[in-house]
Amino acid sequence: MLGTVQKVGEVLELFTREHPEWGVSEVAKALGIPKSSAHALLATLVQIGFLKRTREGRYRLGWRILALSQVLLSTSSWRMEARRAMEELVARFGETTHLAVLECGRVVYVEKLEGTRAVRVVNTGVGVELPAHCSAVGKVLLAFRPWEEVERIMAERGMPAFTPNTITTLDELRTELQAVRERGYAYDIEEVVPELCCVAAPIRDHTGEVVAALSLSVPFYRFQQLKEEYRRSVLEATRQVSERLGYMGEEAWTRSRWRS
Amino acid sequence: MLGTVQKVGEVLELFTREHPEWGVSEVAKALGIPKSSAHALLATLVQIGFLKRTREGRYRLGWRILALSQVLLSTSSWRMEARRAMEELVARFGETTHLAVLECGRVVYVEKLEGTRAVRVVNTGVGVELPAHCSAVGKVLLAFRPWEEVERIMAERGMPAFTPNTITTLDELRTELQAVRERGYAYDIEEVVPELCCVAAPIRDHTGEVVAALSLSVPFYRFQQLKEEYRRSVLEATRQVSERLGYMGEEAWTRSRWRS
DNA sequence: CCATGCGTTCGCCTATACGGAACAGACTGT
DNA sequence: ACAGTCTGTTCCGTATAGGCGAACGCATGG
Repeated sequence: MLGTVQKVGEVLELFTREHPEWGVSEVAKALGIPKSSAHALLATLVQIGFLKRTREGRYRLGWRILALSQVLLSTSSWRMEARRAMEELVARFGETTHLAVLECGRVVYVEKLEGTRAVRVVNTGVGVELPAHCSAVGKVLLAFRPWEEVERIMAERGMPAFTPNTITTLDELRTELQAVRERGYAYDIEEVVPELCCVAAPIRDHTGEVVAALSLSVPFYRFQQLKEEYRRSVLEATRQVSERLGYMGEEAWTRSRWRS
Repeated sequence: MLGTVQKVGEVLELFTREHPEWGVSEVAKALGIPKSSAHALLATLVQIGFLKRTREGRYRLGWRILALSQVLLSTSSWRMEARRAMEELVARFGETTHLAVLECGRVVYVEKLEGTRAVRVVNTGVGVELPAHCSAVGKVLLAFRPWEEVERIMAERGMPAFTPNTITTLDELRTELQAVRERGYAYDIEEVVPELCCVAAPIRDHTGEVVAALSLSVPFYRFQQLKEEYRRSVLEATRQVSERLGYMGEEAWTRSRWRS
């Protein structure tokens, strides 16, 4: 709708971990707009605190972003509920757990609890974005979205292969998501990072909508032995959290759907 | 400059911990703009992932914010350096330490390390915004800014009293900041929260500019005994971090300034 | 059953942001 | 020392994009 605001989104999209600092000309080239337009845009973003000018006249993300993210994290009801279940999982297995959401085609970790074992998964943190087509949480979140949306997201973000196990075609993805939807959980067996496996299951709110996915991340060699137990525990945890959020359970939910 | 982008800043400012959810009409009233304009603005912000629509048609902050904050946190060089010094402080005293910056008149925690003692300061987290005119970090950060900027910030944000000790007038603040600038550190003796004291000192980068403030937060009853030692340790820590960032030290810096 | 609130849509009109060109300063390699 | 080429910044006319008010559909509730 509002073109100028969309530009804001595009500009901020440029600032990544790999390229955290940009100049006016660079931004202008990247977005295909005149330097003067880019200049006005960046200057205004500095004014509202989203960007910060370095002394050399270049631009970085501003700390205002942090303040906003704090408001976000402290006002999400289901995040607190999920945290309790995650603590129990960590206490039981000593493995790292994650909570993730899907928004605007991005899968983002919104909570993490690191495991307690000497060898554990540590490559992640709150706010980290990860691929939707191969991570366990990503597949869970996609599975409960309309297929057209999934197609659109894949068209936008692509399906890069990270390991030989990564799904890279839409056909494979469709059958995988179908399976995830029926089973109610998803695996990631070395599809994103070698030696790393995950199980994930959906968390639903009182309306039955999938609002987040909870996962357990385990090194490959340990995952093999206890795969079934990990799966059961994650499913149990997500069932508990969903119930606390007012979800009535699969049967009750489908029943009430029939009635309406 | 760009009016539309400024509106974005104003809108996002509305979403606070106390009032995290807004409707179109509410936003329109709060900003003094027509409903239709507010609608267009909110709809676009949803599109770029900064806001999220609830099922009831209201609006909340979107998870895109989190992804951006992650980029921000993982690309700040001096934050890593400061963290090491903070770890040493925690190891020594077992008290909570904070790292804060000033941007757009806001003081925001960008790093926190919780203490290890049974009774410790825990009321805070990364991204939390706090008052500039009474917190120790706030006073340090203000002290090294031009007085006109300080006046502007106070006019914008006000000087509310949180305890009987809070500074509430510009005159008091000016003399306090003058003292902080000369001493090179600031105290907060129950000025923000009763029973809570802090010492803070500035971190400078290679150009001599104050980029952040580091503080130690201690319960009042313990602070009394070791006040001097806390102060010395914080000053030592910030001196180390500043040096690692290429700061030449007060004397060298003023000397090089004379030459130019 | 009307009154009042909500979020949303439509289209006119003008304010506004776009974009080309020109400017000032910092490097760089002759 | 000096042209050449990068920066970031300023200016200003024009056309387009966004602000605005009115009308819409839908709840809710007295």
